[in-house]
Amino acid sequence: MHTIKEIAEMANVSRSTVSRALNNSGYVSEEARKRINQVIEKTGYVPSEHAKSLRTKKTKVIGVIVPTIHTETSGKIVAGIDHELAKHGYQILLATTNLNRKKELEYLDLLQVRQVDGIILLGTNTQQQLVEKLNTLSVPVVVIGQELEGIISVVNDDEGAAMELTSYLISQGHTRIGFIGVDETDRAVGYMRKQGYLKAMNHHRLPVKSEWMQEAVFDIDSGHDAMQRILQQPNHPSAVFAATDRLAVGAISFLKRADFRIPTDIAVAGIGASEIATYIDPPLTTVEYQYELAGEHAARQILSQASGSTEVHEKIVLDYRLSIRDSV
Amino acid sequence: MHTIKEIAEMANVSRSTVSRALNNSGYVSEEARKRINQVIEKTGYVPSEHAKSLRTKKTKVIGVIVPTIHTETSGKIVAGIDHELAKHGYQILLATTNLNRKKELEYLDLLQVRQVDGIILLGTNTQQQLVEKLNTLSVPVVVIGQELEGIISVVNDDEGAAMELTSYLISQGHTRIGFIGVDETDRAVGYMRKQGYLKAMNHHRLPVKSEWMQEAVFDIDSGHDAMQRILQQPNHPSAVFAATDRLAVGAISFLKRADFRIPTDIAVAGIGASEIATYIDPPLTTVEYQYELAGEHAARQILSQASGSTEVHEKIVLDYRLSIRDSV
DNA sequence: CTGAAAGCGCTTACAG
DNA sequence: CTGAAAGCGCTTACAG
Repeated sequence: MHTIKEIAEMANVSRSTVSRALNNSGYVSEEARKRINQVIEKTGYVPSEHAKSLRTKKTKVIGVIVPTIHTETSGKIVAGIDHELAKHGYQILLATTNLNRKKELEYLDLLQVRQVDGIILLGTNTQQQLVEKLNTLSVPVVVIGQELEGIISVVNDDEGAAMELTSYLISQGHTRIGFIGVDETDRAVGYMRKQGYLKAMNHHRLPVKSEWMQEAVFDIDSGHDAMQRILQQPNHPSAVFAATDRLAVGAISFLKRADFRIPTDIAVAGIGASEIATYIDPPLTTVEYQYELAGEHAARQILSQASGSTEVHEKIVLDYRLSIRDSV
Repeated sequence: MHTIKEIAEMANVSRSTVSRALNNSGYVSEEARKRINQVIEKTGYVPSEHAKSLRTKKTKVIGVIVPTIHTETSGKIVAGIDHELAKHGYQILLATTNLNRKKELEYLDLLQVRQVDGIILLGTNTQQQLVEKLNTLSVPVVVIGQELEGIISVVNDDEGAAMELTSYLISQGHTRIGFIGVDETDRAVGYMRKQGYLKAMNHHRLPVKSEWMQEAVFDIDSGHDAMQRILQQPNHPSAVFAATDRLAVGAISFLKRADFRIPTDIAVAGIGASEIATYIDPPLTTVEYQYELAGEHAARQILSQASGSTEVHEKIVLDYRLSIRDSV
């Protein structure tokens, strides 16, 4: 690894001149520039990012905090972020919380210490402590998936999507509709989607039975078990709306095991348009969210904040699209 | 953001002493330590990682280069890496090549410039230029998925897995077996898996017809199209081995669309044990690879190299397990 | 157009 | 046990 000092000596100029040539700032004579470029070419010199960061306070790195990295949703969002950042020469420093809220806070500190130029958080909750911390951060922050007070966010219209999907089930003649949801501290997925379901049911004056509503966690097995609990009730719904595709996949797998026909005996719908939902039998009726786009939007917001632009949206709400397949 | 100088002044000691207290290196009197800790507590001071890195040449960051981030395989591997690194306070700096080989080389430089303590590359090819570059790198490198000369690697036994799977198809009475593979410049997936297939066929003295072997790219649609091409032949195989699960999923989707029964009319098998393979109808017979473990191993190798340990394995070959389901 | 000098925020021999 | 000083590799006014 060469340093700017060595390059300067080899090119017979000062470090200042090399620096100016490197950054195209200030004047550098053609001759000097030529010699410098030759030396750089020959040595393969690249300036140290750390030294640069120390001086300029810029790192061209964006911290990204996700609950998990191996799920389809996170994967798509991170891909979207990366795609947009790469265009501008930025990179991602990754932090995975494994859904541990304490880690979420810790990583926020750690990323700040590493002087990232911005932080994108894939939000899983709206705990007060998080909101406060986020608001005190000195680097730009964008949250994806949750609306947090005072924080720039990119969100899905969870309530709208859930309402529309539930209304679709109703339009197909279902009146007894069950619900598999998640913990409401995840406001977007847990609370808003449930609200959408409840609103649609109320709007159509349909009964909502608490036995038909089960809470699960974010995995396929949990959807399986929730479906089982719903069917243990004496009379069961003719359709079930699961808050996520993975939950719906679990529900379907239980139904098939228990020899229910889908959708004849029980219809199932989810949200997320995961790949697995496309290939499961029967293909799942779901709502398509634009995760990659969410990541791109978030990256753009961070970038414009980092460059001091005022063109920042307080909140971006993404479009969704009902994807009707054979499970309903 | 406070600096060490400010902390030193507030605690009435020198920067040196603060630094020693921070790093538990050298002597610091109890009194001094107490005052320093109080100040740190009060101010929430955290030392700048950049300044530190500039001095120590350590960053506690590992660069990870992947072809894509949103696929299940990459996701699991990165999760495994992250899991192991997090234990030791390291973080991942992510670089996605989108299968662009030029970017692979560029990112290698970029990560080195960013002074990462090590680089993990999820290998997709064995081009000479890459091997050479890797060998000249001054930071520790581990490659996952491909065996490269002179480079520490964590690999699957691709040939063995393919042989075993093909032999299983044969044991089920199949003699006309087709193959859907990928470009052989991906030596592990393209070449080794094909070799395993060919060896098993030869070993059982079964004919291999070139019309039954199709090349695809890494996605579901491509598997779909390859299956279609295979069936355009006058007489077709009774089983098809696809080099990856996603290819197999595509093949199945074509077969279903064309009203073939699986496995009665045609059996299908893949490699990878992807989640989608579990839930597709019929569930796919496949080979289970341990992607998360691969990531963990790679991280451990990088960490021990970075800490100058000599306990480094030149090559780790992971175990696999045949996962027999209903598609054969 | 160019270079000397200061400074970014740390750590680490070294001298005391 | 402690502090002054040098140095890591850059950039950026400033003076010429």
